[in-house]
Amino acid sequence: MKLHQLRYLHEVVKQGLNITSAADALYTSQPGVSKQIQLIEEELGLQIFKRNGKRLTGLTVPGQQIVMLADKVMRDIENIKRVGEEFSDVETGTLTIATTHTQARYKLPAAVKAFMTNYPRVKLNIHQGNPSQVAEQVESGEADIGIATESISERESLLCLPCYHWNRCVVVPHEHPLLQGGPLTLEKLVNYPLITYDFAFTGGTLVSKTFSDAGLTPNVVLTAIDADVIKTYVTLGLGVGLLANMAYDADRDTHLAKIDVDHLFADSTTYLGVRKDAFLRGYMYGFIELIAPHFNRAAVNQALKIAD
Amino acid sequence: MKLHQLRYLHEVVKQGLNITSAADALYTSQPGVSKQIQLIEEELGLQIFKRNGKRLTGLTVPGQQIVMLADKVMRDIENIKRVGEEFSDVETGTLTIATTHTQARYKLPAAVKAFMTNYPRVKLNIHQGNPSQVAEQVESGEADIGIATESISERESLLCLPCYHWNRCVVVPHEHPLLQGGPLTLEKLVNYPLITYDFAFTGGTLVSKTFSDAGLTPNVVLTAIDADVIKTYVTLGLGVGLLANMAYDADRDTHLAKIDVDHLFADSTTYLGVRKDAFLRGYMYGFIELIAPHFNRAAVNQALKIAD
DNA sequence: CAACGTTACGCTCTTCGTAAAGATG
DNA sequence: CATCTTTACGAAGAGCGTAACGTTG
Repeated sequence: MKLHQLRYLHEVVKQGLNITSAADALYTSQPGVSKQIQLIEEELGLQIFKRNGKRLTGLTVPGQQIVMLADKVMRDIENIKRVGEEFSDVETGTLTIATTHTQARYKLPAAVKAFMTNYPRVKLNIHQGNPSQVAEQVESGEADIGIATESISERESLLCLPCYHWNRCVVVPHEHPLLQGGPLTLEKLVNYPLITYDFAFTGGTLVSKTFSDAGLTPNVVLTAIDADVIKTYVTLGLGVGLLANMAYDADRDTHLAKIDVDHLFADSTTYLGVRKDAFLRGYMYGFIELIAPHFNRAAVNQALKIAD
Repeated sequence: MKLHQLRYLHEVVKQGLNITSAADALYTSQPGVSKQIQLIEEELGLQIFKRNGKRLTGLTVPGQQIVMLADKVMRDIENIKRVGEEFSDVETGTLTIATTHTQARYKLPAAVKAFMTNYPRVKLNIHQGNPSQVAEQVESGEADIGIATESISERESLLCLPCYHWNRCVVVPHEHPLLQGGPLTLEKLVNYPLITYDFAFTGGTLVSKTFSDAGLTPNVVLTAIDADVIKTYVTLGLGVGLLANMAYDADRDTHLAKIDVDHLFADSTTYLGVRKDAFLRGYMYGFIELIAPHFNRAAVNQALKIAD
């Protein structure tokens, strides 16, 4: 058995059982991939893929287990390489952060700036996506660290560290009726068209739960992944914006008024997630500490150990 | 990076940093191993081994982590092969049990006989050793299943399932003074030379703790790993035997008298241990169920899942 | 017939084993 | 000087890419 064969296997599955595109992704020839798949099936004495004639149509039962194990092997190989990089050249490498727009735009800039100063030779990537995409990227190893509020803390394979708490605010154009008539209530809010994050109402998240617990159905007219987009449409008078407190900038958003809603929604916690089985480079610990100063290297290691 | 290189690495460490004996163990040439070690060190850009000139004297800090990960990879490769064997030929394979003499001699025979009938094409090995050797063999993958009372349940990497409870008995020659004068007490027992298992007094096990809690020091004159050896010396009048209840056979041990000591020592539990990260062959589930009927395949899988 | 997978074949690069040389204690 | 590791080199083998062929929908 060869590591190459496991890598090929992984890529074929990842590419939706398409050998040709797997070969492309691996920068090698298609017959080579085909051959190696055959060889490993022969060595193991079973079919990993279900086939219809020559087409791959699915994974067999043992195939599923083998692919799972192959993935595990490849993550560990990845970890070995990282150990190598870590010790041969401590300050060089790549850090990929997966996060949501709000975090990337309003919370990370300070940490990123400090990080780039501290580790000038580390290449930094920021992947943006909705919370479940963030979690998936960390799980699959595409990203080293994920930062998000929803869903990341539900993944078994991830260690999640609480970073900070935050709440939401409502933004409206100046002279909007909601600015008068005393404190805002959920009942008042549902009378107006709502513009908010597109994932705020998927899968029983805190916002949707708050409304439904109160027996109310908000009128969500527009959703976006992006606080700036939401604010833009609010400015155009298309509705009332509901977004993270930190996304309102009094200096810049002069054409919008902010209404606190801390009393309507419970605080949310933003988590930072890493794979439990990943080897963390020194600078990754550095980044984590920049975002969540209470998690220094020792604290993270302890959490990893306990979670293991 | 090649799987071969990781295997070589593992074996060199296992052979006490001796490349020559590693090469022997791997049935390959010594320069080949040497070369591959160099290659992987070069690829990772660091030294895995500390060297004094040409001699290997230890592992570097990154080396330790790399060896750890390499071991993990090799276990998963092993699991992949097992999946292959399991599905290509369900009833063929090897089962290696590590256990103590007492279990092998008095508890396993029934299960082993049934197993060999149910799975005639599976080759069965029984490794004997003291409880910590049993645990080590399972941890290292030399044995698939370990059965022992002490120490096996303390290993982090093993899943331990309780099999059955048992207690001890004292055996003496007929007409021994202990047979008269009412129920046996610890105080009486320490007046006589004691012959028992060699691991019964290592590392705070139940027997030694019972004596020390009572403020007594038994006079252990002879220890053995083997109940039959203990009984032999008791027959010779060299002392009083303390051994597992099941090791006394009224039909065969006619020259020895048995005294129950259930009231002196707490029950012990015999555990069955498997690696948490091992893929279990179908017949392994079968063997487990033969020994511990309450652990059928589903129950074991559930325990593995929870432990994970 | 377009997309995809397999077979065939020659080329290159890697690995392995033997033999010999260099270090270590 | 016995043990152990590294270097050197020729032979065997494995993987890769191109080209051609066979299937599937």
